[in-house]
Amino acid sequence: MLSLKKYLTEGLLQFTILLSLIGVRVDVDTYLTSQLPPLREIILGPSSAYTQTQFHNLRNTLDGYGVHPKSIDLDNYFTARRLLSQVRALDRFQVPTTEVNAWLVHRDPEGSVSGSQPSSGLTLESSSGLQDVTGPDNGVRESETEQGFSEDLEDLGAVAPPVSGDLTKEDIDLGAGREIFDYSHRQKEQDVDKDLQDGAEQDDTWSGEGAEALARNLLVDGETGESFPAQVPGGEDQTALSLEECLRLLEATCPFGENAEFPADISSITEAVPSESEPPGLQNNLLSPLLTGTDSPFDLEQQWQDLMSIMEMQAMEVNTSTNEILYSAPPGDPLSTNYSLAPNTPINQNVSLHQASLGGCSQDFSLFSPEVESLPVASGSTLLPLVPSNSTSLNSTFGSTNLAGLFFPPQLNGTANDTAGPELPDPLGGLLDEAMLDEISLMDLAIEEGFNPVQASQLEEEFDSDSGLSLDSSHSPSSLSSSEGSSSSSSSSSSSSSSSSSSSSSSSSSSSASSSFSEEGAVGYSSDSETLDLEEAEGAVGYQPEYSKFCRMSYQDPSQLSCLPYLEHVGHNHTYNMAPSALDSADLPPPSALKKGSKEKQADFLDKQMSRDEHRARAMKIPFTNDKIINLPVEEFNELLSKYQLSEAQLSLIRDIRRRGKNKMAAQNCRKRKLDTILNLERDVEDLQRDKARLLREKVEFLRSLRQMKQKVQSLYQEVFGRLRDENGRPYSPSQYALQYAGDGSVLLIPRTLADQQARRQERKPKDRRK
DNA sequence: GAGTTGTGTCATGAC
DNA sequence: TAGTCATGACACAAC
Repeated sequence: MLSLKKYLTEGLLQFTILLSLIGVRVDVDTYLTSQLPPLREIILGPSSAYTQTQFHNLRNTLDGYGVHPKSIDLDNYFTARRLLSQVRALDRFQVPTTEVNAWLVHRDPEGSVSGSQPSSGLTLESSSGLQDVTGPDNGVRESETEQGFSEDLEDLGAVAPPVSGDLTKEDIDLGAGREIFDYSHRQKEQDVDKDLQDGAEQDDTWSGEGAEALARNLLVDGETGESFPAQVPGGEDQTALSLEECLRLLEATCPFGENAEFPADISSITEAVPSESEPPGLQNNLLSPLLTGTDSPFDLEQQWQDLMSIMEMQAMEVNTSTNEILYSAPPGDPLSTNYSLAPNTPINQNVSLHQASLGGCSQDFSLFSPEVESLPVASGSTLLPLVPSNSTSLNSTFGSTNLAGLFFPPQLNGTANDTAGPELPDPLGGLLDEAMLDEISLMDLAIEEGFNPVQASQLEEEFDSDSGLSLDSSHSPSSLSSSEGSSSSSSSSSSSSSSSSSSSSSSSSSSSASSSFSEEGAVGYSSDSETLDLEEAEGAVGYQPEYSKFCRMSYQDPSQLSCLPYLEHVGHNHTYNMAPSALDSADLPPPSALKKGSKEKQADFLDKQMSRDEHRARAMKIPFTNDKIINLPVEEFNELLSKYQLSEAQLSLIRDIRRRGKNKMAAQNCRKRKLDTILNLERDVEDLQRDKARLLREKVEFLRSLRQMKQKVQSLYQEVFGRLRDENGRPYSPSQYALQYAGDGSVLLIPRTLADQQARRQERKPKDRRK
């Protein structure tokens, strides 16, 4: 007894650790709670005995978390539990977050976890059916017949193919219980399941109606319906888990697709079952794009390792390069969210502590497309469909897929007495290759094109920086207009965007200019800090494009510059990268110098700063300022012209000044817009590159999860197939038989030759579609 | 002295 | 149709 306890406890722990390592959630509580009195008794001591369990007894206990108190087959039990757990994990498309999961195994006081388990377990009773197919001459099984197959079976009262009904001679005893094929029986069990699911106490699993139904099952011959005293004809296989049992486990524990409709057709699932006689190429065809075909595990593993290495490199790059930036960024920084990596933290070091609770199979989404093409079974084939009464089956999740091809790497496939089959091309190989290429390209992009989170963040900082180009307009139109408006209003070179404002500003500036300057060519500003008291003699020219240019481009505070006409000598502003303070100190001459200057010097200075048009206007004795000429509205401008008797030359010059002035401002605006466009495009490119990197990471994670699922499915196939027994209790040879997953959700054991034919047929379909 | 950059100007088309 | 705006192209000056 002590050794048994040790066996159980150690086994549980190892099993739990193993499952946790492969990402399967498991609740050890279920082994210890009252759901499982026998085990508890075993562990705790009293009344159980370790006797070899008859298979059909065990079968009905697995799903209900029950083992008969006096017939506990621990191996089968744990095997079934493992299958159950793995299957439950299958319907979760887990995107591995590369976490280190620490499982806290504890006893759930409320049994909340186990509350979901009896339901799933009990659904086993109504889940699957089995049909024997051995010969190639049993006709085509159509979807209609498949759908009504359970009824047919019920009518027949025995296992028989829906069409031929003559399989009794060739039936393969898979250990399938008759209840599998008995629709009404399954209905009853389903009712029991529903009752139990609706909140029935789990402890009553074995004592309630369901238990009675199960007991009835045990007394009926699986194939003929003949009653027998709970003794399986093939009694030597008592320790073996039947195909039916496994498939019921599969179906019952994977509620995905409960509402799913089965595709009408069957797709072979047998391709990848190792076949000694088949050439490698023949087995690849029926595999779905997702799960078909398996590379040699080494190749796949190698690809995966390569891919992961690339990802790690990328992660390292991100980590190392973004330490300073990403984590100095304020919360909400898009970069921080995009590259949510802790400094110096590898991607896969998130540690989470999970409660070891076994959730139900309610899962997130189904991996596989439900639309699967029908694959009519070749005429004459005899099938052994395992027809579930409900639609919850692997098929709803995996589609019509060649389970063998998907599940079995040739090396892994297998029962002991079969050699490995040919290697199959891994459908993931292409994806992996593509992902790898994408990753590589991403790396290249990061290296060559500066696609780098660091640079991106730096660029964003540049965008936000005041030290760069005069990008006041690069962020928002509001900022643009505000800065521009301030500069233009202060500079009397108003923006062309608002004629009214420009008109007012020009009039005010011109008035100030006319009041402040006495000499021609004076700029249109008034400054209290200066002693300029120039009288406007012949009509000062108030247009100061240079000044407006400077104010716009220097990105300085307009309030500081609006009264500094002497800065107009800065014809080109090449100080974009200089801080405003530097600009102030560098460009502003000492005020004392101005005060020292005489009026003449100042006049010369201002004269030098006049534009060509201003000189021309002064030479032509134009009686009003260029500012007015340029910025007045057409009506006011014409009105102004009418007030003066102007020669044709003067009028022509005025019109040219106006045209050039407007064009000049238009050119400035145009350039500014162009620059803004370029900057915005650059920012968009950065955003897109970040999105691309994120999507690539997600893709890799999905592929990783897919691979894990594939491995689990492979192992499940191996488990199921390896436990199939014929009427003599001998295992089936993978070289002769294969499991095929039908479109209606049933699982068939078919001859390999037939599976190969279907594989070829299905291989042609995608090609035809492409054509 | 050549290249770069900012600016002004012209020509042109669109509205 | 004239006025205005946008923009490409060119010239020029400053760096």
